[in-house]
Amino acid sequence: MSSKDSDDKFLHLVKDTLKKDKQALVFVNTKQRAERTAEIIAESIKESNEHLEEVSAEIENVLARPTKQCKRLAKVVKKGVAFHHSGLMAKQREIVEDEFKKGNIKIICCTPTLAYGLNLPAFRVIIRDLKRYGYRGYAWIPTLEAQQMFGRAGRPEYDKEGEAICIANDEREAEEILERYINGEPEDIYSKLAVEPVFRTYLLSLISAGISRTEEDLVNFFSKTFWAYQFKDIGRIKFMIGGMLSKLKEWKFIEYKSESNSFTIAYDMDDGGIIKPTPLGRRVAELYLDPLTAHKILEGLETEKDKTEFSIINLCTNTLELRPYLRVKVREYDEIEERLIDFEDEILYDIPKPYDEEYDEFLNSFKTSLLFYDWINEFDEESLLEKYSVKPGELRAKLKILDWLLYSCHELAKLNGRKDLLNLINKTRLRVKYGVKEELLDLLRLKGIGRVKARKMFNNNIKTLSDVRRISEFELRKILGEKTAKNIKEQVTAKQRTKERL
DNA sequence: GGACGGTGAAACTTCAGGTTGCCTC
DNA sequence: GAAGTTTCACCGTCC
Repeated sequence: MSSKDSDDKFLHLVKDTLKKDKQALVFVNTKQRAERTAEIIAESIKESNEHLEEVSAEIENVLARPTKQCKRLAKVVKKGVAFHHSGLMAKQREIVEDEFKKGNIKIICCTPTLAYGLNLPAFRVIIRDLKRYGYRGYAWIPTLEAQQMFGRAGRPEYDKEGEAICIANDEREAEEILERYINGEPEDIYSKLAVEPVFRTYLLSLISAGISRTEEDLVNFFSKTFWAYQFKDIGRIKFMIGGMLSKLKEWKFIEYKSESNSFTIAYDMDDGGIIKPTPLGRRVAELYLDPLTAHKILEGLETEKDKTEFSIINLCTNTLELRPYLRVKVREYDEIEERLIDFEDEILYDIPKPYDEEYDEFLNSFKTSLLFYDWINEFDEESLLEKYSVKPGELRAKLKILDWLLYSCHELAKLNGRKDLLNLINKTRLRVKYGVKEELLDLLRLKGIGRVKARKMFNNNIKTLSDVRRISEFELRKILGEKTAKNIKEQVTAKQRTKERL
């Protein structure tokens, strides 16, 4: 079958679903393809309706300035078709899901996002791509995942049955699919506890919550987990616990109270007895931070170097929590390295050498910091997305994680006696939250004012809240439109009144 | 002769996703 | 593996 043929057959399948007045989920292997496929389907549909037009408008205007992606989604939604992947804004995802549940959107083209978690059943599930690029190259997706997708077919409350359809490109592929996904067994599930960062975090939180007070307690606890059941080798688990404890101690997150204890420490013979969290360690556990991340942040803050907003952002970005980083593309390599020269002095940890194995990953994290840095310097969102080839939803997701890390950074600095840095960290956090230069922070205290409107006001010489108080609502309307002008005028007078009362 | 622009084929790149953590400045 | 993007040779046109 040629690809044109398979396109036609696929489109026929979709049309057939619509003719039956049913809904379908279409699974594909990339975000780009989800968008393209949705467009192809939408182009073949003529009719729209008033409700869909409204939904489309709502989707388009989720951001102050609609991005290309917003417009693309809004356009297909008019035809009752949508795409769905991690790059969408949360609000848009929510709308698409709701409208699908209500039956207004008939077809969703999506990446595997929709196979998990969310309960969005459809009469028909069409799996267009069963191969995907991953760490093993272009390969078959796991059986477990395909079956997860099949499971979306059939809505208990509406249909007696559901259909899951896989698309094969030829006879041989069809056989392979049958073998692999229909007759095949799903893969075994492995415990995630064995992964170092998870293990570290758990260990510290057990100690911090007072659940485990000795190394023996810890061994007992871990030996009852699914991990131990699978792993079987208790001796090795003991060894791993011992090793990790000495790291946590070295990082000053735990301490040993030397009391008599018959239990022998498997790893660190010098210490025995009760394990207690330090105040710092307890806070790390409360913040749900990976102890290694916390340690790296603390170490960075203690360096002699002068610290800037970039330093703080970069320090928080170079952590596990913000992975996966943006990837430095082949073409960008030189440019990113050049920018590294400009920022070298603001980086608070050792930069790997170009021949080091970690160098590429370091550059990726550096590029990710640059995205954040451009964001707080008010780069226009659309060009930022273009420049870093990142989608609006991904940018928001990353910013949210960075916000949490900056808060954590603030807490760690406070506990570690670095009051001198708190101002800088706080300011950085605010700038990241709103994506603005420092000069706009005052205006952003107003509700309904984001980076775009605040910049507009500032450029019109309204720079502070007292400027807002002074200017007439009439003048303000010219800049911000009627609704916003009225709204913020009310806010400043209300603020004034509470002040007077005090 | 040389600058410029259009064209298309070849070469090169890129490619899913992820729960909650905190506090409200 | 497939789709999108960039590069580059080639050709025609105009000054």
